[in-house]
Amino acid sequence: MTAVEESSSEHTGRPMRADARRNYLRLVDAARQVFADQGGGASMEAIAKQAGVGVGTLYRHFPKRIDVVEAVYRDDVDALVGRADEGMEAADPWDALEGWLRAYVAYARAKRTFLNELHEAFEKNPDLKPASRERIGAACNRVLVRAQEAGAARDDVDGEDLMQLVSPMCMAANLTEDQGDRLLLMILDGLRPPTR
Amino acid sequence: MTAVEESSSEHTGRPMRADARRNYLRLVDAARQVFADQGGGASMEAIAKQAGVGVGTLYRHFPKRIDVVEAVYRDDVDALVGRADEGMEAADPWDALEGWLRAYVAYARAKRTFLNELHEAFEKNPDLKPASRERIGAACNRVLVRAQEAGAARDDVDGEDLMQLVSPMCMAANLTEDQGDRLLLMILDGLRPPTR
DNA sequence: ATACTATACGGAGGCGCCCTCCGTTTTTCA
DNA sequence: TGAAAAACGGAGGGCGCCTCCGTATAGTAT
Repeated sequence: MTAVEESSSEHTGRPMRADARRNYLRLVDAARQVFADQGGGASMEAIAKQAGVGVGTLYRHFPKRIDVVEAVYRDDVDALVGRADEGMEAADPWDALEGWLRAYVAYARAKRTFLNELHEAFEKNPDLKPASRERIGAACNRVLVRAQEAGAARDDVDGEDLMQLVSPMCMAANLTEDQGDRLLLMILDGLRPPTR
Repeated sequence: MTAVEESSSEHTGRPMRADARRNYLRLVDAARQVFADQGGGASMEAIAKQAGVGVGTLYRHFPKRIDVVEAVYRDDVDALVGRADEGMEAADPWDALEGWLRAYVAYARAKRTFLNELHEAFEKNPDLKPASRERIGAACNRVLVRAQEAGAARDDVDGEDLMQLVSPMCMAANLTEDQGDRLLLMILDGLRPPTR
């Protein structure tokens, strides 16, 4: 259940008007794009412009700058968790696992472009970080267990282990894009069942 | 050798003029004070005012806001390391150790008031953090070894161990002042040589 | 002691950014 | 279809970073 899917106003419980809902979605996408292009310091004006709305509209949906950051982050986490669930219906469990881990690396890379701002959001809302970590860990576990049950992945690691390995790798300050990709390939090879 | 003690202009190598030197020191102290009072988001104007100088003077010494943050941090680290060296001449090795650890806790508390800004400084200047950690670790070790040689401290831990214990404790987001003090007392008791 | 120069000071003001306010527009519903 | 409710847009207030340049002062040569 994501923030928008509720589609209800803060206090009334009434559904959002269609234009408001459309603009909300546009704004979150615009913000993600602008943060990726210009970094976490991008201006509110730039985000509104990218979304094709006025700043007033932006501030109607997100009263403070930090609220935009939080919304983008929540949406990223939702997408990542959602991707795991899609993967559960995919034909090949191993491909699903590989695909999800690639998605995780992309997610982590995007996060790094506005890490400072995110840090503030975590400070303001202490539950946000652990709750997200928990959801992501569980998603990872679902995909991994399915691959393990199909005999496609070694079964002496669990989702927590895997996140413990991949997450810090992605966060390292000096990780290049190529390096991340190569390390992921190595991790994937290590994840296959040992041939003996 | 601290930044000011060189007392020389960036390129000329000539010594700083007396008023410039005086204002530099005032500005660093003022910035530390203002960050402590108002948090890391304090304005440049507030810092200049606290130092009793114009903003122009502030910017002459520190071209960018981040340079002020870095200067305060460097000064804090210098003071902390300097305190260790003073402790080496103190009468009682245990008191020196205890005093230094208290100074470390105070240093860490001060750091937390402008952690976000400091994080940026570390990003901009990747050597700063490891170099400082190294200096502080070495200082800790000097004080600790002296206490150990005097038989005042248990000798199955080293300076690195101690920092590894105290540093994360201080950084924890929800540490209260009292809690920090109580935990330090406990650590100090644990540091005494085991009675057997 | 004095005059001269290099250096430093101060603060008004430019610019950009966050956010508010309110007149205008759009959606919703009877 | 018409009126009320909801949302939109963007000008502008206020603040914060930083620049610029006229003024003041420390250092130096005579």
